[in-house]
Amino acid sequence: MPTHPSDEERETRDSGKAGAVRTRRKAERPGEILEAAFEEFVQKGYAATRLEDVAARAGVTKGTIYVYFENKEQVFVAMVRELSRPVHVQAEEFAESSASSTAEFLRAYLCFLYRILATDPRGREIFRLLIAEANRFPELIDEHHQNFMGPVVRRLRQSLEDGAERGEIRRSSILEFPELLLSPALSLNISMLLFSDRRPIDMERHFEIAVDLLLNGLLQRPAGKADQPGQSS
Amino acid sequence: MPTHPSDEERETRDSGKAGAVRTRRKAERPGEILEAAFEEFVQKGYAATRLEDVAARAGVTKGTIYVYFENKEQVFVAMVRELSRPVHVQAEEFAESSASSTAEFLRAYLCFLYRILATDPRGREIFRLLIAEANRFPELIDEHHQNFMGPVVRRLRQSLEDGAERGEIRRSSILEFPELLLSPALSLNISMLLFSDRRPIDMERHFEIAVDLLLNGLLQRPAGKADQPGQSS
DNA sequence: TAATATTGACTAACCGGTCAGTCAATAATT
DNA sequence: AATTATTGACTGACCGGTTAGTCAATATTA
Repeated sequence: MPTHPSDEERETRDSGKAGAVRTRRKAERPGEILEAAFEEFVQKGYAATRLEDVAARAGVTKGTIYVYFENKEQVFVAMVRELSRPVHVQAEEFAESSASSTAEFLRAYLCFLYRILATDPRGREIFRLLIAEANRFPELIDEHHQNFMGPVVRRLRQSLEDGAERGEIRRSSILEFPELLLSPALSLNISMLLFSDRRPIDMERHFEIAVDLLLNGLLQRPAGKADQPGQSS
Repeated sequence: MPTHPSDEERETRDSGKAGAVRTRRKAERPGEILEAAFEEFVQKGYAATRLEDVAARAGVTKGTIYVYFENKEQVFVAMVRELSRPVHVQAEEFAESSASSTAEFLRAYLCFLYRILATDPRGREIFRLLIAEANRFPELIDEHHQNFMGPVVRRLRQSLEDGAERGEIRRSSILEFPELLLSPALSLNISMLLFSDRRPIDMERHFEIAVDLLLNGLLQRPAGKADQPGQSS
């Protein structure tokens, strides 16, 4: 054996999963390749990305990519799917752990979505790629809608309806476009995408102000209960 | 010098440009090329666009493009500038014709911006290109901000301040992010970019509802000064 | 040794950019 | 007016470099 196994491989052997190093590599390669693909696609865009660079970043050569993926398009599609999954499960998880009053839930939910849409750099960049390549990969867009946007909007609508039922929220036609509640986060996202880091934005503050704007447009203000946007954490 | 003005020459000299086909072509070529470039870039994205296709669409050959433009990058930059200009002048024009109360002005201004950002397909697509290529053409982004976004935001802020002064609008910290007022339009824009035509949206209605959401968050309720957001920064 | 993962050289096509040359329109000359 | 010279917009063949995708050879492990 002229060459020595890399540290990773040796390490793996110790952890003694039923399979062998080989199968472990085989199992992990796709993920590594997709991770590398993400970074390259983000940096250069779909068309300008060289699969050879992706391979190099993943520590393999171009041929290996074609062992696991059909072609460049499929690498891209698989990458988007792979990196969207965590977002989807996060959203799912959040859905479980919901409770409390409508206003409170809305605030928490919007905060959560802010983090996903605007704060998390990965979410941001995936979003950029989706916008840029929407015409070339419509199926990805539809998936995204089905797995993320759809449920989120449904949840928002439900929440608004509940709130109206309970009298916490004024009845308004916003039920027709609940996604309007996401627009501040989206707007922030776009800003970040445009001015990568040239114009620093206080995202915390942005969120507070957006919530203030939204809630004071939503909450019925009979009197007493003041709806302050103040830091509740 | 015994120059003898022929009829053609006289005509040319008089009307300035009606004469020579040659010079006429020269004057119009760049615009034609940029128009063709716009369509190709929109369809395929920057990297995937072939200058040969641009040329063909403009009815010339590739060489001609290099008579008028330095390289592919400059074609792109010039195209964005060319197609952004009308938007900038429109915005300028609107700025002139402002009057009436704050609430009224805000509504009209937002409607105007809605049209530019979301309704007009060209503005939409330019926006997509900017988002997609923001990292590769930062100077374009800065121009866009300087020529459009900056003035718009300034105008919005001014308008909000005026409104607050007059008591039409509640004082709130939205003055820190007046661009939040644009977020519904932006959100609509993104939706259109993603689902090209697959999910038809009633833009008129969207606008009405967004304005309702925004204004009812902005306008002071006559019922009595319920609350201030108390954010003293 | 058998089975499989990986390599990297190779192909074929593609494309940005160049440039010597063409030709119609104009100007100068007779 | 007729002839010749000049201009310059436009062409299109070409070059050099690049890259998606292939596959026979090699390395690795069981």
